[in-house]
Amino acid sequence: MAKQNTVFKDAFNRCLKLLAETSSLPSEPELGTTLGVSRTTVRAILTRMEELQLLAWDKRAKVVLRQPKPEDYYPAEETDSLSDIIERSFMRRILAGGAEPGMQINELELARDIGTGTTSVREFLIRFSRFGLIEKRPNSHWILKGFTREFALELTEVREMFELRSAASFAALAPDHPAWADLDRIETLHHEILADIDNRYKEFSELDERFHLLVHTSSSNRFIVDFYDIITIVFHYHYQWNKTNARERNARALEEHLDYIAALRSRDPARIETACRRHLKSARETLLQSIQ
Amino acid sequence: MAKQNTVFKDAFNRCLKLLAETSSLPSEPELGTTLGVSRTTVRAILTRMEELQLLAWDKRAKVVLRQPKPEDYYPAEETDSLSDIIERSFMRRILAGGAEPGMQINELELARDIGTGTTSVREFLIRFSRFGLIEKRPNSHWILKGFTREFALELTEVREMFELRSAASFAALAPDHPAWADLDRIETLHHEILADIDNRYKEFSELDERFHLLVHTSSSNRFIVDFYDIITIVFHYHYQWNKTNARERNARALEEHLDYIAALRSRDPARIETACRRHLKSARETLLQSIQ
DNA sequence: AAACTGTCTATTGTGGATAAAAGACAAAAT
DNA sequence: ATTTTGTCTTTTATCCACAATAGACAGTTT
Repeated sequence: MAKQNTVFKDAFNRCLKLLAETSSLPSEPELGTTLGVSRTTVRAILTRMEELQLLAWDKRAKVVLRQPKPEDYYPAEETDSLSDIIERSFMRRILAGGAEPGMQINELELARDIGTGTTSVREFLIRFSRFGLIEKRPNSHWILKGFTREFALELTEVREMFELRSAASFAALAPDHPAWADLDRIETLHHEILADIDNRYKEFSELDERFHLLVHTSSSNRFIVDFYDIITIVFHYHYQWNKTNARERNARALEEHLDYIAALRSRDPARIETACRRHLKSARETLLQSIQ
Repeated sequence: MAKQNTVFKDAFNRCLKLLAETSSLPSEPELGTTLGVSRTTVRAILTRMEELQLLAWDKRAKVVLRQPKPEDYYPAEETDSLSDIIERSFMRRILAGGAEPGMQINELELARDIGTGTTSVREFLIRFSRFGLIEKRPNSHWILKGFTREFALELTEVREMFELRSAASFAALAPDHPAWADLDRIETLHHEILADIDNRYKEFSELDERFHLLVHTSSSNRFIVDFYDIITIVFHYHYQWNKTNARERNARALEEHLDYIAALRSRDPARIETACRRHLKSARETLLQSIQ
């Protein structure tokens, strides 16, 4: 098959949710904007909804006939984009299956394993190579450099440089800059999670990403912001396989964040630097502990 | 055609030069190591040399029959790898052809223009995207973000952070570290070029890259070293299209380098920082001047 | 007049095919 | 006992084909 229609399936599922809330759907261009897809895909969705007797569709009239049932949705496995599937599969392989540094990575084998074509695997590897975990030998295989202690140290060294600089520039943002409002919302969430930490500590990972990305974004430097992708992916998979003391670690990090946020609000450079350094230091330690 | 045999042609040309200097060629594995290709390619080269009556080849005996003539070589255009061709072609397009920021980049059109398949163009764009000059809209085109003033400022901001840090760590290298010997050689070249600046100022660009890469490498941080690729490509193409006052600019930069090198030797952090900052500042100004 | 729909075209994403290049292994030579 | 060669298999680099998706334009509706 040439291309999976995952964009269609995912948008269809999201459109079902919209449909559940109204008696008629808006115009095709409007739906396209809402769902983030082209009109071609919108029309495919409407056609499918008609087939399923969910909708009576005639030109502008899009009347909802019945509520969607669970079986109307496409299964979640079919809505993942191929690159996500390859990423997950690859990460599992290199993290789970004893990823010896120096190991060779074989495009063909990986493709067979995942059940996909080589082109997609190749493109994934090229994209992934910017994370510094693999390296290409031209006309030959890729080398896994491994998720080693050195990797973590190099990563955190740059992270710390970038985040200190970003935090400093955050303090210089105009008082009416929208980032301050974002910061408020993020702070509120911190308090909410801390208040019910036993049940909600798992929400930390996502909040952590959101907070640090906000800080990095204030640097207005694409290289700094882009670098945060590496942090994100590393921590994302790191949280998935290192769950020891997650509750305690997350509670502590939340407290550190609150201190860091207060420092940002104070706009006092010295205080910001202290709070930022303290938090980054403990983040680094957490990461390092999970490695050896 | 599935794959151009540029590896073979390029290695063949290089092997002709080796052949010109001896009466017999070494073993296949040894040749492979020297030329940086596999035995398969070495054997293809030897076969071709036999056809051209350059060599009498029987197992271990590889007797040179005659000196290579100019027409024995493959033309230079045929030895460039496809990715180099695409890179040059792309850079010419976006630098020469009024590269408006926000312009769309079309894979198919680019491929037709260069006379190649879409896959190779796509892979090039993915690799190139890490330089922050283009950005992908999934399921749609690429956007050219343009070689703008902002780009240059963001690039130099990170460069300065990285280079200051690398320079500081350079001073901490053990006295017997090979980098010091490299530094000696680089310094000597500086003096040689300065002594004959009117004729040799064009050699600066390459020497500049070599010097800064050496400094960056001492950081032992893959992210810092990899980032230098961006600097390299930007300055490489920048030097090609901005040649005003090249002699003066290069002479000044060479002097600054010498000062910077002396500072590194002194191992005095304050002096290093001063020299490094001064040079980076003038490099930034040169780059910015070429933009608007 | 502005927004929407019908229809058509162009481009992207992905699998498959194939030549080039790498590389494995046993037999042969030093 | 290495190193080299002969032979064969595997993998990479690249083109091509085709479905999915985006997008353009004219005609239609409000």
